[in-house]
Parts: sequence; C-alpha cells; structure tokens
Amino acid sequence: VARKPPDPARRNEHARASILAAAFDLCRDRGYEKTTIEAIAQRAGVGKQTIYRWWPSKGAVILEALNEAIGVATDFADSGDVTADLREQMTAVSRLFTSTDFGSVYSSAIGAAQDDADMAEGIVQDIIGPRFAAARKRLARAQEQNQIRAGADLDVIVELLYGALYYRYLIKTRPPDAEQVRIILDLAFAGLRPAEYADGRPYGSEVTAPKPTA
Amino acid sequence: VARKPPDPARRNEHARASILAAAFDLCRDRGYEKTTIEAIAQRAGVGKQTIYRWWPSKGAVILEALNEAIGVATDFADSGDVTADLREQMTAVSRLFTSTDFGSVYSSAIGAAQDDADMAEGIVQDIIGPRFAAARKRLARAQEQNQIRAGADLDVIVELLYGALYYRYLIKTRPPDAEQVRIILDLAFAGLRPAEYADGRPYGSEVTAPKPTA
Amino acid sequence: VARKPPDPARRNEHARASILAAAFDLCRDRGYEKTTIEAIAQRAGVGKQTIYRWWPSKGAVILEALNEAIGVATDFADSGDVTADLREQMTAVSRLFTSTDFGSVYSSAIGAAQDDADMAEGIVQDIIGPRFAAARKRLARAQEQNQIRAGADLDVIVELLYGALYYRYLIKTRPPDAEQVRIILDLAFAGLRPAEYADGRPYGSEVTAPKPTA
Amino acid sequence: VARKPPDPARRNEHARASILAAAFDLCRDRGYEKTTIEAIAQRAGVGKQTIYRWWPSKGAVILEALNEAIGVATDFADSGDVTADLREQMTAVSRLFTSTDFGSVYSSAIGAAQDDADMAEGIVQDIIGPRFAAARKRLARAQEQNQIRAGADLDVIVELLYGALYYRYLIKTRPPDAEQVRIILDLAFAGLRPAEYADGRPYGSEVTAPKPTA
DNA sequence: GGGTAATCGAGACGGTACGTCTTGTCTTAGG
DNA sequence: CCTAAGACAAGACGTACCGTCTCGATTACCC
Repeated sequence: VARKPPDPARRNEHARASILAAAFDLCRDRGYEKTTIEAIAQRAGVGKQTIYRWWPSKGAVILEALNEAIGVATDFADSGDVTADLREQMTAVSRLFTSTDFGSVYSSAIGAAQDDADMAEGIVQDIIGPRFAAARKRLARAQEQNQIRAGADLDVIVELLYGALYYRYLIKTRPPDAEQVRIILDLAFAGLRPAEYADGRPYGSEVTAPKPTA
Repeated sequence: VARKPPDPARRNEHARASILAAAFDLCRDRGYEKTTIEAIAQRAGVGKQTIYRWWPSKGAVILEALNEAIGVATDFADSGDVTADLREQMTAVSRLFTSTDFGSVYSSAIGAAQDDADMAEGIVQDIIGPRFAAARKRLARAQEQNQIRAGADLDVIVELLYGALYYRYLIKTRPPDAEQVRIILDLAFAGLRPAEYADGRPYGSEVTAPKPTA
Repeated sequence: VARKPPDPARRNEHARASILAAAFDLCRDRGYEKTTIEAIAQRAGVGKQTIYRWWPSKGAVILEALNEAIGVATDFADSGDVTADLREQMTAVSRLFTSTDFGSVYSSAIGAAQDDADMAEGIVQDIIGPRFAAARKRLARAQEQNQIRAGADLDVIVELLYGALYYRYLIKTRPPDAEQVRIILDLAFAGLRPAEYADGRPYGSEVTAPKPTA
Repeated sequence: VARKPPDPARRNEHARASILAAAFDLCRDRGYEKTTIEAIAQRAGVGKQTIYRWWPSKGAVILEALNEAIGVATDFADSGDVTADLREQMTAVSRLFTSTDFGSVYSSAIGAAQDDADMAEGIVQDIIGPRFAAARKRLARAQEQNQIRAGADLDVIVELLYGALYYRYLIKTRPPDAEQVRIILDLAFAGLRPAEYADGRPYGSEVTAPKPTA
C-alpha cells in the first residue's frame, strides 16, 4: 500500500510546532498512553489528519517533541580530569531525569518503547546514541591519557556508569541525584576491593581460599 | 462509594489460574497495552466481571501473573567467593531478561510502570525488592569478610551492578549476556583506574591539577 | 431436561409475599423492563434463586403480583338497567386504569405482553378473561330482556365498549374517564345515525345517493 | 453538559437507511426488547457510535423506522358513504395490524411506549395523530351531511371504532379482521338497542324502572 | 427427637449489552 | 493542495443483569 508522501515544502510550520508542544505537554501531564491523538489535535487546534499526515504514529510525534525539548546538550566537557567531567555530565543527566518536564516525558517514552520497536530504535538513535558516543569519546581520550586502564571495554563502562542512573530513573526506588553520581564514580574508579587487594592482579585471582559459608 | 470486598473463600481457583495464564500469554505475544481485559477474559474463558471483581486493574493482573511466573528465585548462592556468586546470579538475571517468556512480559510491565505509580510500586515490592535485598545481604557478608572495602555503599553497588543489566534490557541497544556480566564484575571490583593509581587514595585526590573548563 | 418441581408445601410464604410486593412496587416505579430480578431479590431481601425456583420468568412474577393486587372485582352488578350497570363497571375500570398503582403496573404488563406470548396468554386468562366473561354474561341477560337487540354479537360489543377505554389507556392521548364512558354508552346504545335513520332498516341501506366528494 | 448537535449536512444517508432497515427487521424478528443497539449496528454494518450520534435512544430509531415503513397512507377515501369509507379504511388498518412486518413492529413499539413517555408521545404524534385526524375529518363531513347525528362527539367516535381494533390487536384474544369491522360498523351506526327503542329518545330514558341494587 | 432433605440468603460464575471513548480512515468546505 | 472539522467502522472500556451454580445455615418433615 504505497502511500504518496506529502510535500514537505507545503508544510505548515505553525501547525507542526503546535502539535509538538501539545504532545509534549499532554505527555508530561497524563503520561504516554493517556495522551491521545485526539487530545493532541484538539489542544493544538489542529485536525487529526494533519497529525496522521506527517507522523506515522503517536510515538513518532512524542519522540520528535522530545528531541525539540532536550536541546543541544550532546556536548561533553574536557577539563583533563575524566572523573570531574563525568561527574559534571552525569549530574546534569540526573537533573534532567528528575526534571518535571523532560524527565517525565522521557520516561514515558522509554516505557512505550518496551513494546514498540520503532520507538525503541528512535530513542536509541536520536536521544541516547549521540550522548553515548560523546561519553565514549571522552573516555577514550582518558584511556589514551592513562586515566583509565588500557584494555577496559569503554562501551561497558558507559553502560555501567549510566545504567545506575537509568536504574533509579526507571525502577523508581529513589530518584538519581548528585550523591549517587559521586559514589558511583568513587566505586567505579577505585574498585570495590579493599586497598590491599587493589594490586592489579587480574580479576578472579583475588580470592585465595574461599571460606566455607553456613 | 465504599465497595464491599468479595469473599476470598468463594473464589474459583481455576478461574484465577486461567486468567493469570491468559494475561501472561497475551502480554508476551502482544505487549502490555494491546493486552485488553476483554481478550484476557475471552482467552481464559471467563466473564470480564470475574477479572474486575478480584483485581483493581489490568496492571495488577499482569503483576500477579509475573509473580507466578518468576518462581522462587530470590535465593542467592554463597560459595565464599562474592564475585563468583554475583557472576552466577547476574548471569541468571541476564538469561531471564533475554527469555522470550518472562523477559518480554517483565519489560512490558516496567514500561507500563513509567506512567502507573501502582505498577511501579508493585514491581519494586514484589519483584525487585526481595532480589535486591538478597543481593545486598550477600554483599554485606562479603564486606564483613573484607572482600569488599569497608565503607562502600552497598545499595549503590547493587544499583551499579544490576543497573548495567537493566540498561541493556530496557534501552535495547544490545541484550545483556554473560560476557557483559564478566566485564562488569572485572571493572567494578578492580576499578577503572590503571594499576599505579589503584592505591586506595580516596576518590578525588588522584588528579593533582584539574584544568578549569569554560 | 426434565426439572424436578419444588415441593410447594415447603414454600416460604413470607418470601413469596415479599417478592410479589417488591416486584409490584418496582414495576410501578420504574416500569417493567427496568424492573430486574436482581433488584426484586434485593428489595425483597431474598436470594435470586428463590425467585427462579418458584417462577419461570420475570413476567410470571409480575403477573402474579398483578393478580394479588387487582382484588376480587370480577363481579358485575345487575340492577336491571344494563346501561347503568355497564356505566358503573366501566367507570370502575377507567378509575383502575388511571390509578397510580394498578394502572401503571398493568399497562407495563400489557406492554411486555406485546413481545412475550406467555405474558399475553397470562393476562388474557387471569386478568381479562374473567371480567370479559362477566360483562358478556350481563349483556346476554340484557339481550334476553330485549334491552339489546337480538342477533347482536355480544363478544364484539364487549370489545367495542372496553376497546375504547383500552385505547385511551394504552395509546395515552388522554386518560379514560367517566365522561368518556357516558358518551360511549350513549353513542353505542342509541347508534351514530340521526334519529330519522334509526328505523331498523338493515345496515348498508341507509345512504341513498349523496356522493359529492371533493 | 450541553452537547453540540451534529451537523445534518455531513450525515451519511446510506448509514441512516441501513440502520433503519436493520432496526426494523430485528424488531420484527425478535421484538423490541431483544433488539439491541449492538445488533442493529452489526447488522447494518455500522459503528455503534453512528447510532448514538443521530438518535437519542433505541426507541427513536424504531419509531423512525416505523415511520419509513408505514408509507403515506394518511389519506381517507370519500365516496360519499361514510360507513363504506370507514369500512374500507378500518379493514385496511386491520390488515396492517395483522401483517407480519408492520404489524409486529408497531405492537412492539406500543408495548415499549407503556413505560417510555418519549416513545408514547412519538407514536401519538407521528403514527396515530395524522390518521386520527383524517378519520375525524371524514366523520365531520359525514356529520355535516347528516349521516351522523349532530352533537355526537367525533373524537369519542373515532376512539370507539378504532379502539375495538386496537383492543384485539394489543390484547391478542383474536386478531382483528374484516368481519369485526363489519359488525362494529353495524352496531355502532344502528345502535345496540332493539328497533322499537331506537326512537331518538336521549340516552338514559329508555329504561323506565331500573331496579336498585345492593 | 434425631436425621435428612429441601429451602433460604448470599453471591461468584460465564455471558451479553449497555453507553462512552479512541483509533485510523474518509469526506467536506474554506483559504 | 493543505487545512480544521468531524463523520465513519471498529472495538475496548468498566458497569449492570442475566440465569446457573455453589455455599453454609436454617427449617420442617419422616422415621
């Protein structure tokens, strides 16, 4: 059922902006599922068809609205101190997660992505991808400067650091915050082992005689 | 309009089991939002009212179905070697996450929890809570045995280790697996820093001259 | 599927009376269709099964309730003057029709009978039959006494006289009343024709040649 | 909660016709109460909302369907002979009442009207009103031509004549037919009294010595 | 006068229909 | 051609009753 795509040149920019704003606000206030196309059209003062014409699904609207809202923050400072830079950026992320605007819409979108492959792909590509890459790039430089040990898998490191933030964000036991970021960086960089074990022996050799447990 | 709660003694166990099984299967096949009470009732061979009588919402049905499906796996082995035990348990979790049954229903449920506070609370209490506590308990024993440095915040450690698994599970860049677990444990226990830095100095003192950034 | 009939000896008379009273009141207040078995049971303080045990349908309950309510008025006075007796009885019927109790329940029942053959048969047999027979019997005596012309079809006469009352009762243009009864009896006994035509010539010969139609 | 009425210009005539036909057929086959909006929509190939949008109730749909089905037969012949014209029209009505289509739907509708004031009003206004008026007009002309005695209450006469048809139609002892019409007209025009009494004396004076009853 | 069988109030059960809401498509009228 | 507006077919929502069923707890009859 090949559909003729509409001509982008004729697009009404005002309608587009109204729709994105309405979608964002509704999703913030009611959550993703209760944000209906009907309601978006009504609040934007727009016909439903105008939405269906330009976006393939509700998720696509929300995703685009998210992209408009998140701003330009893909950048990652480089002060020379990788932990300081990470702390700064991760703290910013934790603030973003706990913000009432972006934070609540984004979690809604991630929620929707659990059963919507397009949404999941969109989030990874548009939101997470660039920021993940920026973080990874910063870590790579740190690794070159011997602030991170050679051979460490940088992708897994990013997942480790940010995963802890996402965990609190999505599982909602308690919100992420600057204190969590501080502790995470301390633990991750220094390692979990006591100092006497922190001697560079390869992982797995640190326990000499496993104690029998009750 | 206080409603009189139904008498649990008169409950039809067969109907209950059918409903949970139907809910689980539908949620696995279609995802949470497309799983309708109507369809659950139909597939379970049950009247809709029987669902509404015993559960306050669709989410509550799915949550109970999840609880039935997950089994008793709150336990946490104690071989004396905390990293081995963590590796074993985290690998099991990663397998659970990638299973087609539990894994897909659970992610749907977490997705729904993003805009449903009751669902979020239920997941934390019923699914995550006991397992988080078991992990934390194991870590506490390890800390007593000096396998984990004194003073480390055990809650944050659990969040750090499992957060990375949840990240891949929910963000869907790539699925969690045993290799990820291995690397995470290596990184976390040994620390990110090169060996010469792993000297036990408190975090934040390792960089002598951080460059001020704009 | 032969069903064993319950033993009437063990029947709880109190329950029976409560059910009939509740059914009558509900039907009076809400009409037949909105009178549910559920509501009858509730108001009567009775289990639903007690109703289903003793009556085959809601209609049967209402019909029995009607029969209890209508009293013994099958009798028909005989003063020697048939028009006076008819006037008396028909006026009583018109009062019954406009009563808020019996009148509204009875019309509900007739309404239900339009699509319920059992109800229709029950009404004819229990309510109308005896009264129709009494009226017909009174007319037969009048015919013997030459107050009604010989050869007149008494069944049709009863239908004619009471049909006019039922018409107003069921079609609800205006309610039946004593004045209507008076006019009906005047018209019916004296005939519609002007006096000069009232000469006993057989019907059909009275009009000689007056057709100037528009 | 004032609701904005829909715009009649945008109405889908095909849907309207399908709905009326489906409603009529279902009501004919199952009766009024078992005719559900759900079934009408299904049979008409229409969404339920389309019914709820344009009609306030099931009764209104059926009533409109009846009006479509009854055709234009408000007219009343004028051959100059009022009894012949009445016989013709009343016989046509009795045929209509016993028809399997209109007859069964109309009685269902009258049944529903017993507990539905809107339905009752609709029937009187749309169905009965125009035909009653036509009959009354014909009688008025007959009265001018001295075929009906002066002073006779024409409304009551129409109720008398048609009431007998409605009586058999709604009470269902036996169906109305041409023979009933013939006898009614004979009785009504000639009067019930024997010829020797038919002398034009006012009603009430014909019995010289009424016996007082208890 | 104790055993037992049916009735009772209560209400859970598998269903059907209610009237409302939203979906995504289609149609209409105006700029 | 795009727009706002909204009718349309479809179908899920949560509620109300349907008629059947199963519970204990009184009865009330029989032996």
